[in-house]
Amino acid sequence: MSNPLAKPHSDDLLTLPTIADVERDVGISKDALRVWERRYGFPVPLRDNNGERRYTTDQIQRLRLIRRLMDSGLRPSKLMLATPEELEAQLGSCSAPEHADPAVALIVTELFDLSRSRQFVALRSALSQTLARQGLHRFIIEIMPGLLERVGDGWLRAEIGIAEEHVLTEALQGLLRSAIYALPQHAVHHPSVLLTSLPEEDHGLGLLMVEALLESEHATCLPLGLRTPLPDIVAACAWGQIDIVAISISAAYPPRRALQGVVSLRGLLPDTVQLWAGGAGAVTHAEALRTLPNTRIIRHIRDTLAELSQWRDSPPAT
Amino acid sequence: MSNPLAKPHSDDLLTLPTIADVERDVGISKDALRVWERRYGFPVPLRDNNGERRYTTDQIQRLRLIRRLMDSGLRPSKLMLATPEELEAQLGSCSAPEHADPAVALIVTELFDLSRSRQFVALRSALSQTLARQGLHRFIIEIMPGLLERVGDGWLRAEIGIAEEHVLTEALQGLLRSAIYALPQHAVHHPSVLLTSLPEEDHGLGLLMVEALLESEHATCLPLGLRTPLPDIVAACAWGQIDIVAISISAAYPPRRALQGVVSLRGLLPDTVQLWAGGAGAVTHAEALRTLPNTRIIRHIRDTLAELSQWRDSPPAT
DNA sequence: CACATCGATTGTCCATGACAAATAGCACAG
DNA sequence: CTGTGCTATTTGTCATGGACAATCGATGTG
Repeated sequence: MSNPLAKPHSDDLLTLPTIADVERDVGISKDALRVWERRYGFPVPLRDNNGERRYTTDQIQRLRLIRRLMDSGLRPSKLMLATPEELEAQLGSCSAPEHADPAVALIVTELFDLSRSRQFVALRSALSQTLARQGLHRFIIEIMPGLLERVGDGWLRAEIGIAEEHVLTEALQGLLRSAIYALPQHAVHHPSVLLTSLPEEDHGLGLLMVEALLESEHATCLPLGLRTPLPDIVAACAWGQIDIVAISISAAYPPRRALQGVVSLRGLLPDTVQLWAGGAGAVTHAEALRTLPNTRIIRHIRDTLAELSQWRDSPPAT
Repeated sequence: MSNPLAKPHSDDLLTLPTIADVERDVGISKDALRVWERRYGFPVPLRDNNGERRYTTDQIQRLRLIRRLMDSGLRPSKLMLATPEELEAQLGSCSAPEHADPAVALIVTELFDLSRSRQFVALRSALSQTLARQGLHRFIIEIMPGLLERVGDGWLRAEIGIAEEHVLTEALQGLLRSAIYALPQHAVHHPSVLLTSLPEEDHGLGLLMVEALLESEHATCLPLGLRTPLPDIVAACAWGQIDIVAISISAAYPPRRALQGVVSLRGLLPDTVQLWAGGAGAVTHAEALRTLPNTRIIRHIRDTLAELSQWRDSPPAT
């Protein structure tokens, strides 16, 4: 409705995000933003009275899209020159298909809307209720992936901000931790699984989901927190009687480092310890990792249980 | 033992941290590091074969000290020109006094040593055991502050890395969340307290401690996660029947913004809602905030319970 | 088909200059 | 002496533009 040719008032300019804001919110470094502008001519932000970059909502939107597509492996040069329509098309082709189960879709939509409209109290109780009604397995395997994907999409389309995403993540974490704690303790608790992420990897929700699933199946979990140096992981295996090491790698993790990290880790671990790699960053390298001995790629959170059964059916000779 | 005049081999050089590493580990921006070097002549790092900055262990150590002292309000210009001895002296004068209770000190030392030596499994069970033995109140009010301070000191002296600190934080969070969940539910649950931090503030452990204390005293808590925009806090009060808003402000939070944030928030909140500000960043401004109506500064986590009693003794007329 | 080679791509680093926000120091009124 | 307002200094971030190493992708060879 607004005239795209009209220059914004200077008041408007000052409310627009600076380069530091974009770095934080979209996750692209200041250096990269400046060099893209120089090389590809996008994004060319407005300038405030002080000569500093001010990015428009449209540019941010497109940057988010680009960021997302780069995470899924596309090269910047292609993306930078593409029109918004082409970007959308790319997104459609790489995005996961709509969820098959309409009941799940409905629940996901409800939960997402509560996040978006910041009805956090209602959100919390809805989450608890959903967990109770659907059961832990279904909640983790069906609802949560759908919800997280929906949130990712919502972020992309600027329907939801980082603040809302943060609250949702917090709520989910709390819920899962409570659920884990509330699980009945059993005498049998094999295998014992060490859970962590590689250095410089900060996304921990996936690990928590795996932990909850495993604990519910009476495995013993040892969550080491995030960003564990490789030697520490190996050391932990030694004194911890660890059977399996599970690593979470997000899409944003540099692919090269991911591959390298998993291969080195496999080299350092004893042969008797099985290595599981999960998360979008691991799936990308599924082919390359297939040849590693005693290593499994968890393509989807739901495969966790299958892998667990498989391990139990044929445990390694010790 | 090693000759301080000997130049390091180029192999050694490549293992030293780059400017990006220092930015991440110490928390000082690349721009700031370069401008300090230019202006104050510290730190002047080595250069690798590629001409890029490589910081020595000593420099990092001193930078951590400087960072810490700056957090407690000292000016960079003074710190940059001071000798290491002078820095240490400054630290001694601003650091909190040793803990009075030797039993607590002993426990803290034990837990810290487990963190430092990366015996994470033992750490976890020691934490649970300590909580069970000491009780929730004593654990949160005595043990945790001592332990967190010890870890801060340990980081400063490079006895402990960010990875270890991360694991400890994770463990404490999990423990507190479990403890909160395990608390018996009571029918009486007043007041209801909204907990969060200001935008761009990321330290959430203090909030969790407050939440646990309050829940244990049958208050109702609504943790909003971190970095909540002020309008959202106000909105949440409206539909949440909130009696008290509790804000956590860490030492690293820019003092100016902290003061401004609390004052604006007080202005936006209804008079019937009490405002609590806690954390090192709030204590700094205790004087300035004293004049605000219906606002309390939580100087130490232990004051939480006293404030709660006080609120209950004289609830505001509604 | 596996593997080495060679441009093209791409993010980070460097140096330096500039400036606005934050802070300290100081003068002055009550 | 206390509070208040004004300069002067301090200090972190931003801008520009050049350079380069790591990575990618394609092409050629055993």
